[in-house]
Amino acid sequence: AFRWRPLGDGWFSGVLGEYLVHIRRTEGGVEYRAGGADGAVDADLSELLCRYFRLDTDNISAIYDELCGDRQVATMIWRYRGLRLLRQEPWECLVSYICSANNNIPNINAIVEKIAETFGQEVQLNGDRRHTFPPAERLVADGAAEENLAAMNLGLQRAPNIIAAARRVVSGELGLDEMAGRGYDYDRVIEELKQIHGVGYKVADCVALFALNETRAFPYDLWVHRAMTQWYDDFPAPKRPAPTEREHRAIADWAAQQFGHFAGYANQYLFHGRRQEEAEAQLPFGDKWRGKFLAVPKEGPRWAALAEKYL
DNA sequence: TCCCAGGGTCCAC
DNA sequence: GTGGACCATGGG
Repeated sequence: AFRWRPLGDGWFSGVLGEYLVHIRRTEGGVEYRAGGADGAVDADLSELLCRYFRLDTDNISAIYDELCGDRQVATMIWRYRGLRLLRQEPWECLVSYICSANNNIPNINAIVEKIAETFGQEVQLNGDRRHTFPPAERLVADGAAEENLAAMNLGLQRAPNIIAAARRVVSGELGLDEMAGRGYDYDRVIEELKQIHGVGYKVADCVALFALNETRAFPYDLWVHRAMTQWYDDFPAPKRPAPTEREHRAIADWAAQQFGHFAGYANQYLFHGRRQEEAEAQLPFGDKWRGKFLAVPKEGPRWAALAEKYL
């Protein structure tokens, strides 16, 4: 997800649907505040948050039990226990990952935020001002909206691809919300998503996994490619980081065989583990580490000082 | 100045 | 079906 910002002191700021949410962990739970167009609102978001964090359907202990048969994933679960898949909003997720192609995470964050700022509704909370993510209808409401989006220098045909996707959503040709329900198996979801210009296997897998309840999807990006080729001898590695259709099939089958129905959870632990390993390798506390720091630090005063300064 | 980023499309073989 | 060029932008 590309719209969470650290606020310090353990708090994070994000926009969920109509609400600006501030949330942080407490002992044995979380605490949160919500804001709307006119500032703080006294709304019970427990249902929304349970949905978003997949607390409603995914029994994390059962998932761990199933995945810990794999030694590498077991190690990552031990290190990063608590890392969860989210259930994001399909439209925002689709647009975000259309923007992710051949792009880096900070820049994707900036692009998605910019789209929200330009077309979304302002929501605020305790001086924090953010914007809701615009529905597809908003982006094709008039010619001006399309021109504005096209003028935002998103690069790589992203703007026209987003507009084209929005048109298909508005026309009903692309029923993203229906695809999250029954009647769609994994193969059909991927097939439908790939009809969209700018959506290949990787983007389709991300949307399927992060928004459409397809927990067996196994998005294959650069970091997962590095993880799999380095950590698994019997993995059917593609020649290039971007698999062909045949290779994608082989990878999906292997992942289903190796990890089962929750392959997507294994994917995220491997993704995070490989990125984290890279980040820590760059951390001999010189000047070079700045900006390479990718996740929550270890314990210790030195780490705490770094976190205080840069997170 | 060069390289890389949570890839995808197009087109010649 | 596959391998390559090309895509556009920002940061290191």
